[in-house]
Amino acid sequence: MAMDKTFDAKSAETRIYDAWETSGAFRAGANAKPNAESFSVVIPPPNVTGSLHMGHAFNNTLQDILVRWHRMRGHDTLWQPGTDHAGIATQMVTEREMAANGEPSRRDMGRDAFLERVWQQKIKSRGTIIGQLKRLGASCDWSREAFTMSGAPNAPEGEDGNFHDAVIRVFVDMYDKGLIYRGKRLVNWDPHFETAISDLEVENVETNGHMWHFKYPLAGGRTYTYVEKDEDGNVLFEEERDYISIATTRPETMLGDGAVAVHPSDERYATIVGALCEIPVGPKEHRRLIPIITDEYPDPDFGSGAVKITGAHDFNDYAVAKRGGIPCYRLMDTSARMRGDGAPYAEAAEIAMAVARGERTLDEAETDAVNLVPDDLRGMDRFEARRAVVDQITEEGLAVMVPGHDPRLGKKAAKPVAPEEGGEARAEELVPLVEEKLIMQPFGDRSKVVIEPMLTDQWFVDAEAVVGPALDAVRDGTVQILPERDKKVYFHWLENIEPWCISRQLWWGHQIPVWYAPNPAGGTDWHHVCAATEVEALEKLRVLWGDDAEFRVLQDEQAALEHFRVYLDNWTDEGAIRQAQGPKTIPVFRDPDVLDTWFSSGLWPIGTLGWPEETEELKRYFPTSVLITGFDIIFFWVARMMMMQYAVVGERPFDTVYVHALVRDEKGKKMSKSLGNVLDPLDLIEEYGADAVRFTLSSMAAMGRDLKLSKDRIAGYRNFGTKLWNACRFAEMNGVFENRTATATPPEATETVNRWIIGETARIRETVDEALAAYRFDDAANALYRFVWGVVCDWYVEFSKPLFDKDEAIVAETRATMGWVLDQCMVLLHPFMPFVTEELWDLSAKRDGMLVHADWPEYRAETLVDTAAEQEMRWVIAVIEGTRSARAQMRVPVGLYAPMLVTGFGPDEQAAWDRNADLIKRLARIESLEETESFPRGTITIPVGTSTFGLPLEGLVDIAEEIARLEKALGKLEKEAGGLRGRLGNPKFAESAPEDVVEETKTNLVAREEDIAAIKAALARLQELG
RNA sequence: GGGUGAUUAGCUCAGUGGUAGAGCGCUUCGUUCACAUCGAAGAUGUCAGAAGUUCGAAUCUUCUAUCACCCA
Repeated sequence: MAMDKTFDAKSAETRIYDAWETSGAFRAGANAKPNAESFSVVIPPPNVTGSLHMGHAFNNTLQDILVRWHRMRGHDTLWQPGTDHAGIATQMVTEREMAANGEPSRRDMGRDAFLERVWQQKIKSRGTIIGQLKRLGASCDWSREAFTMSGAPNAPEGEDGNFHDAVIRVFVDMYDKGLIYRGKRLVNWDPHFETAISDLEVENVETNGHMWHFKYPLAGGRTYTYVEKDEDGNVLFEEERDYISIATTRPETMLGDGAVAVHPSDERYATIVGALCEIPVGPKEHRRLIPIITDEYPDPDFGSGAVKITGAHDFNDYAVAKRGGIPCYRLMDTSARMRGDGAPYAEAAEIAMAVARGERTLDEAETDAVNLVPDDLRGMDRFEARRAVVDQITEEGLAVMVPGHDPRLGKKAAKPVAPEEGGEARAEELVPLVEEKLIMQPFGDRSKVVIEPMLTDQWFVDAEAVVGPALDAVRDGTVQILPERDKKVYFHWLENIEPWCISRQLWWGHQIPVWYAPNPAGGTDWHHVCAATEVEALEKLRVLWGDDAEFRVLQDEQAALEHFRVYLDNWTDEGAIRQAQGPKTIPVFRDPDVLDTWFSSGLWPIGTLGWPEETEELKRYFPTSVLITGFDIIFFWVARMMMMQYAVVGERPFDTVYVHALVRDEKGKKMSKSLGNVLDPLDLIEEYGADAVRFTLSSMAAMGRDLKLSKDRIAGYRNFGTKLWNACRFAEMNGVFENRTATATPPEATETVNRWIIGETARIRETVDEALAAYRFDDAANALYRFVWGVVCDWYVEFSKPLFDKDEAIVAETRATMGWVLDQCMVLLHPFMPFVTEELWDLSAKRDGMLVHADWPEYRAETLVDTAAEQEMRWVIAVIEGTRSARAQMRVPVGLYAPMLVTGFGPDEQAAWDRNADLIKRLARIESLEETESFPRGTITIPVGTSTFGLPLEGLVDIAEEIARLEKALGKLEKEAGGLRGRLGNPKFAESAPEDVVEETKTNLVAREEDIAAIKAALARLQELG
């Protein structure tokens, strides 16, 4: 059965993958030698509802290369797969699909029913990305597929596992150690999903915005002299003011201002620091006064140098407010509409005024209860409110006014009009100063709505307390980050770590294991206990409330409050009712929030291996060997895994992190759906085969460099697979695979050609191993490409052709050698191109097992390279290339077999010629060789080493053209020789350069000079004749 | 504004101090039985610019320019 002309990737890939999988080839420990060292990799879990994009394809190709390589080397190998529950994304996908199907909304169906619905979605989606990873050839141990929510209380049949237990246990442990706490902090709030999100899930995008300038009048009509000076202290501008000028891009937040801050060094405002000024919005009769304070934050050179401080709605302001004891008044509700709750504005403003005058203080909860949104703006969307605020201030005349042609107005600025055209009059017309400005605006990366900094109650990990070991491990080299420079990113982030907000106001996720009950000691706040289960939580509460207490676990806080209402006739205030002498049945409810997805995926290395159980896998495979991941989740994931494994099990999660770059389109643009430049890896696999896609990605995986992907490149590597295929087809036609006993040990060869290729093979094996050990995937792939195509196919296959016509012993030896060399190609290429190599492996011999479990070779160049054979073949190749080149340039007809002459033939050359005459003649199209003293007229000369070959082609050769050809060659040689001579002529070179470099330079120069002499001789002869 | 990186053939990129490279593209030629998803031959470079270190710099240092990304 003759082989087809090409490899049919489409039909073969699934068949081969199935064979691997059904044979258990990817199982943990498969193909491991006894007592082998272990090699383990956890997959960066893709979103369960996601689908494979180019980044995944790249990431998983690299992992698969390493995993297959180690598995073939007989290491105890595990590639642990799984998916991530991806809280916000999965909830979004599910809700979107529910809406499309006309199903009831999340809120209509309620939490339990919704969760059931999301699980359905998870089960339905899961297959997509897993199937796609299989298409790519990923050799994960699928029998161990993990999920970050496996074993959750509401998980359906078949979704068991203990990841949930691990997550909850870690939360409880960390809580008990004081590493997790609850608090009111400013967080990024996504008004669409109505949840906190991490600052890493916020995209800052430069957008067209405005900067409004407003006057905050000083209290009691106070005035001061406002002076601006230049660097030398000369007065540039001076006027009497009764206000301080403030610029803002978000006027609606003025309602929550707690102060105006100026830099302590700012002389312009020094006299009014400590004074009160008025927020120029809201009902005139209740207008609030706020203090002017100093803080390092305001930049005196930016705007007016004075900044309004709205602690509850801006991160910088929040820091200033904390430093200065300025109250933070929350203005918006969870959907970022202006608050509609609480007491009327007049009352709220009165309280705030008392605070500003220092007459009273508020605790956190009291502050949060104060709604400073004026009655007419309550319930309004934040952007509508912005317009309303601007209008009200402008109407009242408190906007900073400038001439209509002020350049700060941007496009709106009127062109100054010449006086004769009425310009003088126009100049007097003042308009509000509203600058058009590009401003950085935060958007939710999922919801795409503007993120609102919001003061809310959240759970936090005290990251600062657990970051130490994570930093030390990388500093002292316990954990290696590649490429090195990504360490900086890692350090920078961890050294400036902020508390990690881990609560999310979602339903899909690990519900926080905290229960609330009234505090037996009284007070307005719920008392909370943290426990792994409800039963344990109630036990803890019982300790507080006494053995006779009865608890009723209610659905939420609302229900718990309702409970009181039923029991108490004269329900007046929350504080009073939560007393020990209250109702006998104590209402309890669980924290409705879920954990940040990264909290659970941070436990991925131990969680997938069965922790907290002391499993066999945990012993064998933890810490894992390598983590391969994209640079975009160094903070998200790598840093968190480091912190969490150290915090939980006191051990590094992995030895090495290989951080890879981004796959871009061929123009270097980031692939994005909105740009429409996304290359779908599945389409590419469909078109070119998985091997070609994989090889392309590997060959471009230069460490730390983005790769720009083009289809041409993939097609080129598809052709590479075909090339190998056809080399095997040639072998098959020449009986290489007939009745064959394939052997892993290199054959004993006597023929120079065979001895040479065996040595070359040994070299490439070392190159590939070295490259892979250094994570130089591109070096490994490119070296293999050059070897298989450039050495095996271009030269060895050609050299072998005459050998197949020789006697039986030589044919047998050549068959054995070619069989072995091709086997080595398959073995070494297998991690990169698993499908075509597995197929060839099967076609080329009867084997004991599949290639996926073949032994990776360990032979060394040191023992297999035959220097003499190598030199001889180099000489042969030089003769062939020189002849071919001369012939092509002189337009000698391709098919013409020409007689060849040679001068200066030494005994070594003679011997080399004799041994290789057949193949040189065949490949250079030479009829015969004859030694001579001088060449006849019209001979093309080809210098090779000490001898010069000549093709006497009288009549076929244009003398002038031959002269031109030789002169060109001469020019090149002389330039090279000149450089070498210059170097050797410099005494300092001989002194300072290493000896082998000097030697090499000398040898090179001699070789050049030999060629130069030969060419000069030929030229002299031609010129004589011409 | 801070940080990181890049700038090498027409394009995409390798190249950590010692003769400037690869793939793709381009030109010419070629259907002899491994392969036209091929073969042979060929052209194309102020290694962004400037200064420095060195016997020697694409490579190390400094500055400049341009671009990209990350963070604020």
